[in-house]
Amino acid sequence: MALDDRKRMILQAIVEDYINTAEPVGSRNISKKSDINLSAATIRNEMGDLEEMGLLIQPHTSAGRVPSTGGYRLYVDSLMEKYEMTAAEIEEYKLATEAKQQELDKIVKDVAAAFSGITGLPVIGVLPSTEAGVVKNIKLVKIDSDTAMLIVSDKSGIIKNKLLKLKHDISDDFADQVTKILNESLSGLTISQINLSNIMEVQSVIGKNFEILASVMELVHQAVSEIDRKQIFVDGVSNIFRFPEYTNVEKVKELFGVIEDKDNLLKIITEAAPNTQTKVLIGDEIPITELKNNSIILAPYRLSETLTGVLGVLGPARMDYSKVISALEFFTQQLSMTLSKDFGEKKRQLLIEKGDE
Amino acid sequence: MALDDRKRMILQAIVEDYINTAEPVGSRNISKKSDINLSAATIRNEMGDLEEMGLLIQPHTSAGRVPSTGGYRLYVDSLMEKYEMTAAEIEEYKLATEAKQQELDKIVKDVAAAFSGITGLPVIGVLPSTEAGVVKNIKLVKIDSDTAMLIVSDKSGIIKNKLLKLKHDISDDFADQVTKILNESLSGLTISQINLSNIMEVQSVIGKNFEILASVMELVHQAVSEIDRKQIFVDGVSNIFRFPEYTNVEKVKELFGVIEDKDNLLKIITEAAPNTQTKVLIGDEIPITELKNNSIILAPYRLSETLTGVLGVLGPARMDYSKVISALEFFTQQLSMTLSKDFGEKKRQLLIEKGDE
DNA sequence: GTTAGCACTCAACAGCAAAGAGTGCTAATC
DNA sequence: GATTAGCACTCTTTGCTGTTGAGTGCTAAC
Repeated sequence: MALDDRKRMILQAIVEDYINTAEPVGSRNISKKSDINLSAATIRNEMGDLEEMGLLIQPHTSAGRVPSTGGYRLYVDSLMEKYEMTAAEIEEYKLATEAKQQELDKIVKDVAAAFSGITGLPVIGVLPSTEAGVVKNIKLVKIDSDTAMLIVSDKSGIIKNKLLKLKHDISDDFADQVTKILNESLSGLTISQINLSNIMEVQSVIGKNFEILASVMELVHQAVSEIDRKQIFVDGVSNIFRFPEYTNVEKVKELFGVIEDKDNLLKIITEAAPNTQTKVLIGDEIPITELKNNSIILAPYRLSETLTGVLGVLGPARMDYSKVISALEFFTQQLSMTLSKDFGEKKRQLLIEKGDE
Repeated sequence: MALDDRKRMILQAIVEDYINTAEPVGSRNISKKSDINLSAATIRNEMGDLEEMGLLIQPHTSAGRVPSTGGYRLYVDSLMEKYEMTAAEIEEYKLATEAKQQELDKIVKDVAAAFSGITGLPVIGVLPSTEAGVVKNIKLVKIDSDTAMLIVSDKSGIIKNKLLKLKHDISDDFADQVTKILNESLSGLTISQINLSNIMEVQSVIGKNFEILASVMELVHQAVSEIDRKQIFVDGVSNIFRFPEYTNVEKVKELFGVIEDKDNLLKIITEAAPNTQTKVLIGDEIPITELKNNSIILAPYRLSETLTGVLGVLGPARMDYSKVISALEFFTQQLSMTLSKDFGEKKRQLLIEKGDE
């Protein structure tokens, strides 16, 4: 059966009506729409066809129709119109994405929280894995007789730090010395390239204080590998209470179960995560059965060529894709601008050069 | 009316039955208990009396009775027996409270998460406000051309750090110099005593680079005041789904509303927070109307004489007070031991000395 | 090809009766 | 005088029933 323009138009009307009302859509309802001049009976025939094509689902005989995953997919891919943000929205979003913090993690989390507030949906964020970061500077700072801090900064401006519990007391000078050696041999490597063997190599450079150095280096290695860890966070979850699909506690519980299993969520998101484009996962396209009635929209933000993170939303499949996608892309773009310093400037320059051609 | 032993015994039986079953307790039910040899009719008379005394509530005429806030209060204050932990539990709790992290925040959060897992209840934690901490060491470390890190450690071992976005490039030497000056004039003060004027005083010590120094000091002041901020966190909230009192979404929503209003929660907890003893807030003793059917149990953990934090649980008023209190006290004790280094040692020494008398 | 009309389906809702848990009171019993 | 058996009464819970209404699919007319 062919999907002609009329069918597409009807499908679009059904999806949009369902997004607004959360109620199965009946033929009369669509027939009454000003831009569709067809009787309910005709619409009914078309709806029957659309159901046969797997784009609509009828919850029960005497109910209207609801979009299937396929229906939403078609809508998102080719029916939906791009949402044009109003000037007021742009102003609001700009204000919301202004960084009020210094640290990468906090900037991202702040922006994510603001995004959740604006869309009224739970948000998911993945902080850039630093493994791809290129070490610019490593510093070991003595703090206390048994404590030191390792500070690693990368080319794109990420700064991570980690406390080390020392087994021996060290002097400030010793820390400076270690700092110098670490920098000489590790800067320029990506963080994932730093492993115990090249840390230990460092060690052989100086012979004295071998034991102490060895234990410090062991700790440095540990710290670096912990710094490397990917992180996922979720915010604004209680937004789901706004939705009629969550008036049942069982559903809420299910969702919380999924959200609390951070490891699995991180795995799914990482696998699905887009490189450049926004990605929409609808219903059972999400490999978590509990989320078969939900959708996830993800978009990347970039700090540099290699360093990227992900921002996204999670909500009922019945969501305002067009508006949410616009907002998400605006937010990730702003976030990239805020976070990528060197990279961002380079890119802007490139754009200008291209514009000059 | 006098509260004789028999009434106390019956009240205890009712509270404990209700804690277990979550169902209003009837007279027959209590009469059947092996240690109470009274007919249902007698129990009924006593229950009538207990209700008149405001210790029990009857949801409706044909239902059993439920403890009132006052009933729980009496139970907690004088009926409940102290729960003796089994050896296996002690073992389990010890394992759960072992610190796997370095940083104060993470240790506390880890222990709190473990506590939530063990009690099956949402936990509340307040990190020690550092304002009472005595500055031991301040360090300004240059990281990048426009970034420096301020690291403040206090006598009891808390280490906090904060990034500063610099307006001028500074040298490592300059940072060292600032570090030296800061230490000379600020160490020994409590963090709350550090204010702009005594930071600025520092500034006048050296005349050169005045402008740069001024802007750095301004940032240092900002960083210190942010370091000072009290923090509250909540974990394991989805545990509430286990309770029949949360089968209604409205209730869940209400609870989430309360939990998400961190500022208010912090205020309430801080006001109620115990100095040394465990504190139990039951039902409408909590100044948040939405929590009138809940209880909060709080216990302090200590890093030093002045530095304390709070760990607690939040759950339905119908909770196993005896067991939860035992566990909470064990957890906060372990946490204090882990966190208080100097203080802990001193205290232990004192105990030993006293033991020698 | 489109539409009016109509029989049919099914969830949702209100009303009602029966069941069951528990009470308070009275009168008998220890 | 305290305790208890017995009984009428109350009120929620549950299950059943009929009604309503939204929506469909099909047929026949336009």
